[in-house]
Amino acid sequence: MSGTHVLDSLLALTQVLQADQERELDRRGLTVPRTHLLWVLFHGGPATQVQLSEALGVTPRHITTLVDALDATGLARREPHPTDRRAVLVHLTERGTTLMQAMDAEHDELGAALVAGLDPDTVEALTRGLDHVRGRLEELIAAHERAQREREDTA
Amino acid sequence: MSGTHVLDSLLALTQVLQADQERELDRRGLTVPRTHLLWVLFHGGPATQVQLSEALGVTPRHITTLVDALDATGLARREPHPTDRRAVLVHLTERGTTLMQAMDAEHDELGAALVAGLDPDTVEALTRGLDHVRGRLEELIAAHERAQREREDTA
DNA sequence: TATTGTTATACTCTATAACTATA
DNA sequence: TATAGTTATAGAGTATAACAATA
Repeated sequence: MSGTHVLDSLLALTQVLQADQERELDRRGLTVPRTHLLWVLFHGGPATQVQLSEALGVTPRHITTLVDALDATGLARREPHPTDRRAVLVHLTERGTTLMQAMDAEHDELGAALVAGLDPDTVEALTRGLDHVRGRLEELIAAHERAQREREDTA
Repeated sequence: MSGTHVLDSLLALTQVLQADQERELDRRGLTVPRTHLLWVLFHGGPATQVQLSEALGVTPRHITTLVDALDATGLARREPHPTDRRAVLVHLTERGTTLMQAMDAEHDELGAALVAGLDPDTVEALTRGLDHVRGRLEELIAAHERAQREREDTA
């Protein structure tokens, strides 16, 4: 039963965290997928749309739409690929870079603020607990998928 | 710096948890908002659409769409409100009830499986840590909103 | 006059399929 | 022939505004 308590605490926290994130993005006129794309460019440098589609796990078609929106708001731009005339390189504008730097800083501040008032040992234990739970979840998912595949092979 | 680690562990876990949830819902032909609506009916009993819109935090118009979809898949139905002829009461069908019972059981199983291998003290500490972090986050949000309002009042 | 739900319209996320230009 | 990106189309989440029926 205490297992359910951990999961419920986790889901409750997740929900608050997400609502906060959406508010912050909204304030800046951003959406989650658009920000994710900006983040990939910020940490990985200019990329083709196919590369972006792999990084975000969405279709190339959807990347077209996302880049269109980021271009319209002046956060990213397409430029011709230097060697492949079919492709484009998407890169952050100066405004896009500044924005991502600000968001990165906010992320660090939030991380620090969330554990204020906890002693280092507790923080350490919390991180380890979370990683343990994530490991367990990934194992469960893998086992689940294996079972699924075997069922399909039998049928 | 270790604050950021907690936040990052948390976000990583959140992402895996969410991906898993979406896969499970997809397997059953459900979506997150529709499931949320079913959950509200399961735990709160029949409700008018206005009540549902308050519970889910979406517009009454959107509830119309969600209930249409759940009606089409036989999970919920509209019935006339006994005393208010403007309103309808949305209720789960038998299939909807059975589905929610199954999902509730799966939730409990998952909660137990996630902490398998951790000793009770660690589980206890983890729950307390998560609740502490959520409390901190809610304080931060409240303070942020207070500051926002003051800024608006000044302007 | 206020409330319940719906029609009309629009934006965003997301997908598949068909197509163009280039490799 | 395969790959990069776009046009066309569609379903789902979400919103606002205008409107009907009823309170």
